[in-house]
Amino acid sequence: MANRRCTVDDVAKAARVSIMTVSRAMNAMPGLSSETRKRVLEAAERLGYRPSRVARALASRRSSTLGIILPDMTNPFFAILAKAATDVARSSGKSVFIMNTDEDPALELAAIDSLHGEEIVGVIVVGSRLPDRKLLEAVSAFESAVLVNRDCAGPGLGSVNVLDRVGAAKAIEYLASTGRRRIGLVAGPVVATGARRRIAGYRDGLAGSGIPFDGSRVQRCVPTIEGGAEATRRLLAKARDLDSILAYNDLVAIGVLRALEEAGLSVPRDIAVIGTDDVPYAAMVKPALSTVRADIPRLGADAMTLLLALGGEGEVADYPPQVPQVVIREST
Amino acid sequence: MANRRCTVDDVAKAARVSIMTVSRAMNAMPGLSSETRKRVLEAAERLGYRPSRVARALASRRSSTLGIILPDMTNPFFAILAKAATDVARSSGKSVFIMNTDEDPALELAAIDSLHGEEIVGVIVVGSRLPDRKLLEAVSAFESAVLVNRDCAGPGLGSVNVLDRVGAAKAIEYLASTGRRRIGLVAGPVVATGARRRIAGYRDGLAGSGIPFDGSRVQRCVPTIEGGAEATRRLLAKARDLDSILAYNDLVAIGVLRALEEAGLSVPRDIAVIGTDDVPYAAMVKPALSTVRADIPRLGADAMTLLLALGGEGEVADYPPQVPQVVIREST
DNA sequence: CTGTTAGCGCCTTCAG
DNA sequence: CTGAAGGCGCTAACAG
Repeated sequence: MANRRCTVDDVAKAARVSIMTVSRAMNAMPGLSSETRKRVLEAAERLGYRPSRVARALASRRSSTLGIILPDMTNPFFAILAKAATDVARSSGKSVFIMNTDEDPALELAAIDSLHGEEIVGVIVVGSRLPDRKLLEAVSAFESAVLVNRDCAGPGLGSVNVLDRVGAAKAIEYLASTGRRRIGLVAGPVVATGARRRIAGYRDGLAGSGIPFDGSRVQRCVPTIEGGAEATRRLLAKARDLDSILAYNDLVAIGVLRALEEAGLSVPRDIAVIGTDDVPYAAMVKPALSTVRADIPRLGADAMTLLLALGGEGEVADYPPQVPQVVIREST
Repeated sequence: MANRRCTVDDVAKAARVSIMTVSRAMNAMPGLSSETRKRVLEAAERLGYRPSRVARALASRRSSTLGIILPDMTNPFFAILAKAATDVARSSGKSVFIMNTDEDPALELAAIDSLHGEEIVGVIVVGSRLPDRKLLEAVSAFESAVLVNRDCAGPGLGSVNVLDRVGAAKAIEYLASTGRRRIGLVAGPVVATGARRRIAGYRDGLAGSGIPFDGSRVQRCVPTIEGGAEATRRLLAKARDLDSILAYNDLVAIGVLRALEEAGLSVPRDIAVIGTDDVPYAAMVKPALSTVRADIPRLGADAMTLLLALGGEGEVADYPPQVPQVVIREST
């Protein structure tokens, strides 16, 4: 259905200038009489000229496309983050590839790899499931990169974080303050930094409340609703006496709620539940989920702003990690 | 942080062949002794060569990247659809740009436009908010395109649909069968084809149940949780006697639920509510949402398969529109 | 079976 | 202020 696209040459001919002049006009470069510039722009407009980003990227060796790699765009946390990030990118005239890894390290590596072929200048990796060495190696081929929620640094490598450890500790301390002592943790996938942080925060909170740590109260899980439900069933089997549960994220917490209901347990009477992130649905389930809130859009916007800055667009500022806040609703 | 990338020339030198041979080997083209092919592939592997998709796109005048344009990736319906579509694309070695339009026709046009510059071959437009003429014009510049949930056709233009009108009619008839007669509709954004289809289905259902149509029971809305809540408040103000509501989608339905709760109305006792789509959260809210289910992943996969087929990869099959099914839960 | 010659559409470098 | 040459990394079309 398409017909031949219009190129610089066409515009140059129409405006009776050289292609160089067209290029300069299109890129708003200095050194052009405003008269010629206007003539060129008009010709371009008239012909419906759209510069080929592909050719531009090849010739200038710097594309204007970026990448975001995330475990699962179907998870509202990642969707909201990615949207905020792409909004920032768009206002800088960049396009972005969003790639899902399905929580699979091999796919993650493949995704990063495939981005190399795109002549991409920068990439944001959210919640990487790769071991440090592999991640750093994969990411080092880009001009710039930003890691979200991942503790590892490198040259030209930015990072943006939520203090999940602090958040988890706060949640545990809150639970303890309401008299809960037998607190379980549905921890998420242990390959995720976020899971390790929450486990650490869980122990911090326990210690701070004078409650001994008991490994049988911790259960890893796939970070989905179903994963949360399943982990809860298993947790209930090995630790029957729990009076509360902290969940890896809100999706998992919803799964916890479901499993508890199936088991005939009442929330929060029998067991209190607290999630993490505060996605929009957290407030809508019954009982409304107490949770540890992070500012997800800001996280995404910060990540992209940093990436752009590392790529030379704007000042490289410091983005202090977010301190999550406990939000109390009905589930605790 | 990046160092110079390895090109065909490097591989050619290392394998002691011409760059053409490298190209042929990398693209698995016929006409190469398996011996040279092996040698080239090994050299490429050893050097960590990754072909530049950009250069390839420019030289061959057909990129391997596609686009998906959707109103809001933060809406689970679109997120799930896009994920399914990108999964299909990935298994064909394509990358995809996902662009949000924020429900804004102007942004939608800009998004489609910006895709032109990417030398993109095909695009999927989901739930376009553009008038037919503009949409067709914008989309006609691509080699192939697929419209999801949009009634308009053109040469080389595919489409994949859910029979929203039938779904809405089914919902109304179900409601009527349970004795509800004063049925409201929170209709969504009227610029969306989906909204018009649901209004038509609403009237069909009313007619089929012998209930007269009453315009004051229909309220348009922004298709978000908040939009649904707000529309419901307005609807309640002008039609106080409603005994049930059909919502544009599940997000809107959740908003309806919230507004009803605020108004002190009990669901389903005072008012029954039924959503549309059956996103994962529909079953998790309280009361669990009855809804009109569509197979969202299939919709996305079909759209991408069709797009690929239109682009010459595989047979162009027919994707019959989906007939949605009413799922009864607690809200009716 | 393999190599050579031309570009793809644009930007960079250097001349005018 | 403007233009002419050259090349980005790859593939198409021919040769050999």
